[in-house]
Amino acid sequence: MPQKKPKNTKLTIEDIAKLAGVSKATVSYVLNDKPGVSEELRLKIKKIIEDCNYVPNSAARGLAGEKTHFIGLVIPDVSDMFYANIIRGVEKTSNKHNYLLNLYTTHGEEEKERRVIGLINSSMVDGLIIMAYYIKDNFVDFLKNEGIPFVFIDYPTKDEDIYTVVVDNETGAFEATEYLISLGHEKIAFLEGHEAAWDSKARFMGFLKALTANSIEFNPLLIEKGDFTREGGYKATKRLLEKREEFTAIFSSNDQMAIGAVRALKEKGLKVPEDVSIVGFDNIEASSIIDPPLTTVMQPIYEMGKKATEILLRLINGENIERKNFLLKTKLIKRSSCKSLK
Amino acid sequence: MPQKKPKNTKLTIEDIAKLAGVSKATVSYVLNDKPGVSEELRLKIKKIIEDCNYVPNSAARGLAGEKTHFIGLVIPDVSDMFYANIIRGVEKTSNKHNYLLNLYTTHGEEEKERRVIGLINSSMVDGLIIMAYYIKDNFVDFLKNEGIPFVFIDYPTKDEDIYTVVVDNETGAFEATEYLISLGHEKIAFLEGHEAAWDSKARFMGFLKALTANSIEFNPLLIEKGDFTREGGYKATKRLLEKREEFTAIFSSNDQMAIGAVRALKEKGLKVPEDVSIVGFDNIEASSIIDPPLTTVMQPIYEMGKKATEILLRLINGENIERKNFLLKTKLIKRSSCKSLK
DNA sequence: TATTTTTTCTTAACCGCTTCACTTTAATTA
DNA sequence: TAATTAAAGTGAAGCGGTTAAGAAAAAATA
Repeated sequence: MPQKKPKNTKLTIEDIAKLAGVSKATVSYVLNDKPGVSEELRLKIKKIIEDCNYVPNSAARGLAGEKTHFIGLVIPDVSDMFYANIIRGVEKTSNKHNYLLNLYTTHGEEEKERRVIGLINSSMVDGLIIMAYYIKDNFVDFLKNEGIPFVFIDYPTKDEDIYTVVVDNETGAFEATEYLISLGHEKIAFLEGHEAAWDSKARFMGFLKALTANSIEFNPLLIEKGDFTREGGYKATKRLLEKREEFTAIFSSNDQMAIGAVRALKEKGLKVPEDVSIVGFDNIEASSIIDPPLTTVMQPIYEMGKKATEILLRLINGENIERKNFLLKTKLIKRSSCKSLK
Repeated sequence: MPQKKPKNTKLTIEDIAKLAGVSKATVSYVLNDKPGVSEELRLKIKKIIEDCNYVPNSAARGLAGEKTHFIGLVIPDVSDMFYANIIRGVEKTSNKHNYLLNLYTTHGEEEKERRVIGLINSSMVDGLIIMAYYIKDNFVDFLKNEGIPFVFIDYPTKDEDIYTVVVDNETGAFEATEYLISLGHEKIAFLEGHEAAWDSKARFMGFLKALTANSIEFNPLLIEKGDFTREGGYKATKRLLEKREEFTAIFSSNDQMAIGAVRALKEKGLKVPEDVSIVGFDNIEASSIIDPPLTTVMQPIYEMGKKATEILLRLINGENIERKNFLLKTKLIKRSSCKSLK
């Protein structure tokens, strides 16, 4: 037997109105907590809604111009733990506020971008949270014109006019470096991430500032280029070792590369942390599993999703938020990959 | 300056109709590839739609009864890699077919279940993919009555009337056990998962069948209860060791427990795989990172999402699918946690 | 008490699309 | 060529809400 066809058992606002002996409009006002209904009637209608388990049709709401109670989340991918945690933050927060999620992955493809526009055009979402690498100015302009609230995650822009939630990479790197210094390390190597990555640059800046703040001279020979991959970290570390420039610690601009670095060191017979201390960045799951467990900088990923959602929801509700740029703090996770020289 | 208010630059079917000099109805027929429009006109209208970059409003479509081109995915959580991969499978597949995703997480909460019903009632989705632990019969009944197509993932039911995609846990466990046997192991311990978990049971069945198929006697002393957690695997293994019942291999019903088991063995001075071989189940990321890398059974997680979506999409398009129950094959991933006794 | 104001509730238009029933046009048949 | 049938296109209702404007009832004012 095939699945049954629509039975149209669905409750509409009309039904509720009839049950309460009032007009659709009155029910609608109750539904949206708008004035113009006596407290007594309001309560009565609310009870009926509750009893019948009635849920207003979002499509109709969207059409009629009111809130759909859906927010759209645009994200490159879901299989990456990083994004998965963002989703979780967004999802939990929006759910708490009775909002549902429209997930939208771009996989970095240009084509997908245009479809996001379709999503907006579909009056299916009340607002947008966007996290993507390929964001172009004209896309931002489009959004602005569309009049739909939106907030970007991890999109460092100079545009003072848009809401963003960004991790404070620089301070995170600063603190991690200071930690190494506090352990007595002065000859610290730095593994750069992908060239184009702004977060890699921010981390490098933090690293530099910490050296300067502690009057340690910066040694350009101890910088190696990587690409954020495990393999990249491995190769970078091998090149580093071949230079025969002395160092007692490595600050890798992400965990994947740090893991690669550990392997490269082990291969050369060097022990972590006895011979070389290592600090990573990101606190990916693997960082706690490898041997030794990696000291690293945790990004407040979940909090980013949460914060972005909170901002968006306030925006949707017409609140005015003075601050547009939110910098979220990182946290240093101390494990056993660093040794004190003192 | 606050974000600009709606400019209503949005294109409607009306606009397209005017541009083409036809009625809305005609455009609608073109949009939905329905007959009643001459080929010439159809092409002309399609071109205009293309040129204008017009995207029909899903909310209106949903309301008017046609497809919304959204599918709903109901899932317990997103931060778990397992679910994240399901999402990815669903997302990629639905995207390919021009469908967008409505994500819906339940976190195992009863309350959330009711809201799923709201989602359906909102005519926002054309179909539902559901993965949840707490599925109740009345919920299934509700879905059936609602007339909306749906398919369950990993929900082993006797109900012949609903579409499901399930992993063949039993065969997976069977193959893994046969692998150990082929290596010469006969005294194989089994670490059970959570009591209530049907997949744990299926894996145990597969394990048993493999023993029987190879005329190896089943030793009840070598079974230990766990709960699918790392800690649980650790404790179970310690209990196992205390029995002083000889064994040369462990088949753990999931990777987390297997990782715990490795730790317990190491603590007792036993080496993996020299002294004890271990096979896990799930192929979580950590399984490839630990020392030694774990031989394990990979679940086709991504494929489950993909398969479920393909079925759902066909259902949405009114196709009739004879088969209702889809069993997906696992794959044995051989790494270095098993040693041959021969 | 009559009048004005305020509160409460209703009527009806509208959002953008689909679709049934109908009209017009073109193609067939007699 | 006239009558019949099929094809192509249109008009308008309706999906389930919101909301502006108006009507009715209650409260406040004169």
